[in-house]
Amino acid sequence: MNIFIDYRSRVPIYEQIKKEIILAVSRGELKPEEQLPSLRALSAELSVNINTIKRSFSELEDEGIIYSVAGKGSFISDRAELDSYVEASLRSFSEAVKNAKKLGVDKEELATIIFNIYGDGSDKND
Amino acid sequence: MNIFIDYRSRVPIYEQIKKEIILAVSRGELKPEEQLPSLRALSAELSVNINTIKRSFSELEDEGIIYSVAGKGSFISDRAELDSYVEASLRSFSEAVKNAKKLGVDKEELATIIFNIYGDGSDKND
DNA sequence: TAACTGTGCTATCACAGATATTACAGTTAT
DNA sequence: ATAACTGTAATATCTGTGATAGCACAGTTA
Repeated sequence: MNIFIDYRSRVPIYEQIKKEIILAVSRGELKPEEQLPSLRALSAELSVNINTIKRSFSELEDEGIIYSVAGKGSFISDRAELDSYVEASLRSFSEAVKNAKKLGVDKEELATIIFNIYGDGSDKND
Repeated sequence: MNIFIDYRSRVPIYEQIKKEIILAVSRGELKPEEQLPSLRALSAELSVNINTIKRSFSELEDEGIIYSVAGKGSFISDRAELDSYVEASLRSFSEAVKNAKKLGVDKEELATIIFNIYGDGSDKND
């Protein structure tokens, strides 16, 4: 599943897992109806307690990203809507911009950072 | 001191206080050698325990923003360097940009947000 | 001396995250 | 039916952190 947990982060593990899955769906790596690893398998793979995995999955289910069936497994939802995550991302982006502005950062500096991360228009990543 | 605490926020109170003071210094509202409210005064004004205020001040002192003298009070440091805070702000900005990119947000959309927050070049705030 | 300052320490409480364990119920293949 | 998987649920425990309360002590100032 290519999920990396940063134990030093203040972000809870269950949220890190949620985010990784959401991003995988966003990238198209996880497609609708595709089966996720079982709770116990992911628990073993990540060395994270099954209850923590369960929490991630339960919240993702509440948010309509996945659905789970007892006895079968967990699957990517047919129409996994990511709009709310994009909105949340834009909100935190806005907060970051406001904070930088308050600290006197020039807007051109922010533009440059975006330019560097997105690339010059070609297909470079990260 | 014009410090507003959001008790619903997940950001600890002592960090909110730190941030407010740092931003006040950044805005020039708090000038070098200017005295801060006493621990007990701020504690009473904000209805926050003195230990919590103390933690904010201690960390700010560790970070070179303020200095405290027993019996006298706490003061803005002579050369309060905010560079590390600007760097931290830019780091979190970068994270926000990367996250938005991963979610497929167009870079022009981010540029628009910056444009709206910074204004069109005139002097509007927030 | 009195009234302020900051400092230090201990103790307590509440909450959240994470873990461990056990048990139960649904699905699938043999 | 059985075995081996799935998810679900509940309880208990441990831990770290944030926040509070209270006390004592030391430096400063008028």
